[in-house]
Formats: sequence, structure tokens, C-alpha cells
Amino acid sequence: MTEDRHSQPEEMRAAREKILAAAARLFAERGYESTSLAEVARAAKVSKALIFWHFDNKQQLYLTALQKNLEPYHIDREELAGLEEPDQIVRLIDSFYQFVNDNVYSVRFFMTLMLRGELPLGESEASRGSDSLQRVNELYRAFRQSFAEIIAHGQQRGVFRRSLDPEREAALMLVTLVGVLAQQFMLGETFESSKGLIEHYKQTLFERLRCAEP
Amino acid sequence: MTEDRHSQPEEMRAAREKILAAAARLFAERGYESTSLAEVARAAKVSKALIFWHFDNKQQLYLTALQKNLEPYHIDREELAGLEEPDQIVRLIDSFYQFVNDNVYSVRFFMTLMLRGELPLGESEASRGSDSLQRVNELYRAFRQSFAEIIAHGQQRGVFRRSLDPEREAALMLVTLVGVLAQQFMLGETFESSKGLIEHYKQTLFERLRCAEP
DNA sequence: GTCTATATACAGATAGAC
DNA sequence: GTCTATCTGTATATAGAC
Repeated sequence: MTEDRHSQPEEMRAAREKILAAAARLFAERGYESTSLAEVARAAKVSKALIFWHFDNKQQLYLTALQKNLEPYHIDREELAGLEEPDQIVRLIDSFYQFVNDNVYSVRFFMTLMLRGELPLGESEASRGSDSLQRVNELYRAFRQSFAEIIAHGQQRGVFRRSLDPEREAALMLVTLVGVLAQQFMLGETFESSKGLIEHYKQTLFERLRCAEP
Repeated sequence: MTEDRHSQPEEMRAAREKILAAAARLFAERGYESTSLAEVARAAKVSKALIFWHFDNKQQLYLTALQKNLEPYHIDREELAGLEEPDQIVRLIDSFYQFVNDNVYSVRFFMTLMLRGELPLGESEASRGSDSLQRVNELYRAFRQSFAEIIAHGQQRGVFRRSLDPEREAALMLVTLVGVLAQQFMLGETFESSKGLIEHYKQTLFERLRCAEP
């Protein structure tokens, strides 16, 4: 999971970009309803009217900002090559939380959206909003599938128990990771305070996955 | 986890109660920002002005409605008495999801609030933060502690592995339960579709907790 | 206690100068 | 492209009759 945003100095960016950056941050922090365009304008240091020159309306700004938040991320499978399966799993778990930690606002934002089913514009077609949500779902599935593949490989190589169903295990893993995340956000805890729990989970996980000595 | 709301026929209730009921439902469904008092008034079949006679302002109505949503719930420890520890755990897990299923709106609502940090909380003191969030935290802790106690008891009776730390295990359990919940909400799944996952988790859990034959 | 009517503020959105 | 000024709708909240 890596990010390749090519960021530029604040002052040099075109107004449109400044608006998008401010909007992405504010919508993520405060949500759609309670973020006014006046606030976005102030944060971006432009006039309200300029927002309407660049975007048709509030919703379109919002959708564009969403997409901007999602585009740069992908799972980096290269970096796992050559590692033992257990290490691959550890690496994937860590990069999951690294990603989350680096993008608290966006992640919180998307969790809120999905939680409320707030895919704006109503969930009926035509709303390109669901594209963004679609992307999140893809990302989620990609993680799950990566875990499943690693487990399956590990089984073939005899390091993981063969009695397990990789898909089921991967699904449960993702659920747990998301649970830690949710708790972290919901109880207002920091990433640091969750670390103990995460380490404990890794240990638990390997006790489950690992073969008894062959 | 049981509910003991004493509901009355819609027409007979005092206006204040009708307002609270409508507010609780609408806030839970649509959130604070996007629920107008006009809608509440319409749903409660009273005038907007009457809301302000009964409540100081929108926020106070909101907080009062929240409390109404939470008060009736508690963990019913009686119902666990006499069961074997593993059965107690199964029962607690099931009643957790039963509760959630019976109160989708409220649960979703509170998760959203906590996620957005919309209420000034954080689990440690200081927050004059709403009583309601405090209540949610208490409930969460009560569940976790119940699990920890059951595990500890099971250890003493020799049915669970003694090498485990009950608090740690309970924390991880809650995280997983919340994770299933979060996924259910976020991916728009139904409770039914999560059942397979939950059953798989129970099985995984007991493989971890149970002693090898003594 | 409950209503109608109204005050006040601010949201999203437009017009038009530069 | 960016601004100031303004329109229009709707939100919270109040006044006052009954």
C-alpha cells in the first residue's frame, strides 16, 4: 500500500487544486453536510464564487474531492516477493495500518460514508459517487484476496495448516483489522495505543495458521 | 442485552414524547446535521414552535433523544447463570448481534458519531461530553469485562487454557465483533450474510480458548 | 401547551465587473 | 479566472394569540 501523490508548494498550486485539497480535508474532517462552501473557500483562500466557476455544485466538488483521495493508492505486491509467507502476512498487516495512519482523514471519511450509506445523490444510478465507494470496495477485496493467496501458498509449502479454508480465514482477518481500526477511531485512541492489540492479534493469528512441526 | 421499552399507543402519548420518539428515529436514520426540526415536527405531528417550548434548542433535543435511545439496554447477566463457560460466551456473542440487529438505526448512529468524533469524548475523563456517549462506552466495557470474567472462570474450572490473559483475549474478541459489525454496515450487508462469518469466528475462538483434553 | 406568524442567520448558487 | 455583491431558499429560534 503506497502513495504517490506529487505534492507541490501551497502557493504555486492552481486555485482549482487548492480548492480540491481544502475540500478533501474538510469533508473528511467534518463530513459533507456540516462543511459549508464558505469554509472551503476560506480554507482554500479563494472566494465562494470561484468554487462555482470550477465546479457545478457542492456535490460535484465533493465527488471530485473523493476521487482525488482514492486514486493514489494501491497494494504493492512487488514488495512482498521473496519473503516467507508469515513475513508476507506481517508485512501486509503493517502496511495496512501504515496506510491508515498516513491517511486518517480519508479513511475516517470513507468509513463514515459507508457506515451511513451516504453515497450522496441517493444510491440510484447516475451518481458517479458510487465509483469512489466502488474503489474502496475493490481495495478491501484486494487486501482480502492477497491474504487468501498468501495463506494458500503457505499451505502448499507446508508452513500453514492445510485444514483451513484460505478465503474464510482471510475474511476473518480483514474483519479483525477493520475492527481494530473502528475501535481506534471510535474510542478516539491513537494508532500507538492500538499497537499492543495488533501485536497480540498477529501472535494469535500465527498460532492458528502455523503447522505443528512437520 | 434486553430492551424494556414501555410503548404506548401513538395518539395517547404527550406531545413531548411524540417529539422525542420522532427525533430519536430521524436523528438515527439521517444524522444530526441533515435532520431539520421541521421534519421532526412533521413526523411528530406538532408545530415547530412546540419543539422549542419543550426543548431549549436543537442540540438539547438531540441529546435527550440520544439518551432515550440508550437507557433501556443492559446486559442481562442472570440469563447466563448455570451455563457452561463456552455456552455463556456463545450466548453473549449472540445477544450482542441480536441487540445490534434490533437497533440498527441507533447502533449505526452511535458508530457514526463516534467515528466522526462528533461528540466530545475520548474514553478518559475530562469530556463533559454527552452522557450518551459515556453510556455507549460503559456498555462496550461491560461486554468486554463480561467476556474477560467468563474466560477467567473457565480457566479456573479447567475448560480454558491457563496461558491466556483474559483481558487481552476479551479485548481482541470485542474488536472482532465490532469488526463484523462495521463490515456489515459498511458493505451494506445484512445480518444474515454475516452469520457465516460469525459462526466461523466462534469456532476459531473455541479452538483457541479450549484446553486440550485434560 | 399548542398554535400562526415572523425574525434572523446562513446555506448554496448566480450576475456581472475586472 | 477571480472577485464583490446579491438572490433565494430554508434553518433555527422567538413573539404572541388562544
